[in-house]
Amino acid sequence: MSGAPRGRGGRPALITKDDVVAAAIALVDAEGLDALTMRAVGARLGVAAMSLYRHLPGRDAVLAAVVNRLVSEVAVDLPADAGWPDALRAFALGYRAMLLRHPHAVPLLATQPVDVDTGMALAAPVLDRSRAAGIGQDDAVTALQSVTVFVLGHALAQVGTPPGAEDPPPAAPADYYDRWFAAGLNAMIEGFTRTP
Amino acid sequence: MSGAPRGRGGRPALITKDDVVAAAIALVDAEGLDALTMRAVGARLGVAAMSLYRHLPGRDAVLAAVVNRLVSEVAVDLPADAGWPDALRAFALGYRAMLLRHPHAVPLLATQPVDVDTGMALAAPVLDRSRAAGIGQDDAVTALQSVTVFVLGHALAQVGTPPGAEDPPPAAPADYYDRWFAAGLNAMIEGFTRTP
DNA sequence: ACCTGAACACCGTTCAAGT
DNA sequence: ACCTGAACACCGTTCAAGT
Repeated sequence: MSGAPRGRGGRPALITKDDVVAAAIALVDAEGLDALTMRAVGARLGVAAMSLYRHLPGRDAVLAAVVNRLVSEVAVDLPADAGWPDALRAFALGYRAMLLRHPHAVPLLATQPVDVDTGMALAAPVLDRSRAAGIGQDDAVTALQSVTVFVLGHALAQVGTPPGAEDPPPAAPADYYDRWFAAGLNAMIEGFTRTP
Repeated sequence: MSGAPRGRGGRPALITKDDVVAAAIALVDAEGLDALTMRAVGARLGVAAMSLYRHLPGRDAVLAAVVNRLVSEVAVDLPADAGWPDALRAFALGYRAMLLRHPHAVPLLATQPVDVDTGMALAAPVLDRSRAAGIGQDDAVTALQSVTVFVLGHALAQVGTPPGAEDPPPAAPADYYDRWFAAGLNAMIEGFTRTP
């Protein structure tokens, strides 16, 4: 929130919590999850590793902050006239776009819980569309969470195999994952929104 | 495969690769993923950590072997008269049962690739049912993979929040995750198998 | 062949000390 | 208040040496 030192008097701060989170994300994007060490984050900020502990209680807190920062970066393109199925789809696309922008962070996002507030802020506009469509709130939440875990699981599969392998199956087309994603998402949305 | 020492002559082996994998799984189940260190696995087998390197090239190889061992443990209850939707469902239930039997290993299974052979052995009987139903093989694989990533993503969400938190929402019923899982799986299977 | 202790280059984190 | 170097208790892994 505040970029400037907060305490009255005392030595002015060289870094803020936001600086630490930003450096951590840059490090993960550039060099992968294993490169995210306290020493490396400190070095990137021109500061000793121990200084970070003045702003965050430890490495776990850095990971949690990274996850919440990335989730709040998700942009859901929700046209005013979007119905409930369209809202689910827009949410899935926005979430997936963020994940593919930060491939090395996907295992982290799959593993670390998201703050309730951050999750709510993201879900609320989507759930609004379900209310307009007369869907029960519990059913809407179930559908949205199901779509979320599908998106996460799919992204894990896509970014999973490290680049150092000869794994890309001989004839896998470039849009293999895009087509698979579209098929799975369509099936799930149809299943949730079609009235039987 | 072989439980006895293989080389001719030389000192008889105290442990085998299978012993290492079994000890690693027992350790993860009992104490969590962080407890899976080379030193701890060695200790559990009454052997120095360095001995493990005679049987597996390193820690990464242990993790890969754990994943493949757990996946081959999946039991799919596939009645002879099961149709394609039933086969998808049986696969999902069997996979999920394995994941919930090893909650601490779920992040590993979500993150490490599965050997092609292990995956094929598990998928083949299920895909046979799609052929009998006249489904194109590509579509069948897409559906099966989509179900798989949903199952994995859902399990991650279920086992994700560590036990040390006050996170369980006040009124979450005991079967919250079971109901959510059933709803998501039903939607996906319906979407994939209903002829439009 | 297989196992081992000592050693190396890392971690996260604590602590007492500096400004 | 904030930052720091030294130190501690861990890691995975290499190596030379034992049997």
